[in-house]
Amino acid sequence: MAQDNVSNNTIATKHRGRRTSFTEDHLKILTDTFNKTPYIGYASRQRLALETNTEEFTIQYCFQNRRTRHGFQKKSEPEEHLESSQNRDHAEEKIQSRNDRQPRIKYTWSQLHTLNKAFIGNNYPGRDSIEKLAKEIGVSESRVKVWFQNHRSSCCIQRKKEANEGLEQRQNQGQDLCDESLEGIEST
DNA sequence: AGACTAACGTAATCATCGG
DNA sequence: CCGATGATTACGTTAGTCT
Repeated sequence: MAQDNVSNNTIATKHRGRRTSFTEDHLKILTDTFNKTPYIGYASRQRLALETNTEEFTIQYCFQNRRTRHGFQKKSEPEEHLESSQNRDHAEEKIQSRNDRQPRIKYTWSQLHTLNKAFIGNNYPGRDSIEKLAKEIGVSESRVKVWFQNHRSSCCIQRKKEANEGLEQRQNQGQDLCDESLEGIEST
């Protein structure tokens, strides 16, 4: 479902670059850490990235995928149905990891200007573009990825909002204008 | 207090790599 | 070729900052 838009929209995903292949030692470090704490904060991600000679975002993918594949916190299952003692521990870890978030960036006007310009050109930048942008504005690639994620999302919400407002206006104005106003909604 | 938005969560899926 | 799993997405939530 989520992928419908994506496949229509982008070629960027066709160029995912090389996938990381962890050595046995690194895999052991990751597995041990995951078994102890499936939810880790920013500091731990950075430390693990250093230890395994990868990027902080790679560690994030690794833990995200493991949580999903180990059946952590399935939406369909209420928490009390999971193994209780383990689950309580993970809840604490989750809170702990939340308290250890990456510090929030305050983008400058010129950084935002650069990001917006790039976004207008391409909503789904590939690796090279992300790398270039990150260098240009002086933040990490993962922050650029997150900015694009959030920006796509907020643009989508904005469009829906505008479409709804247009609909309300039309309803207020009466039914006769039906055909013309439809075009207006689609162009915004 | 509420709006805005960076950071982060899950679930679904794509794509690459090794057997 | 196929299974395992790293990488990416949409969408929802949490929390910091500003007005």
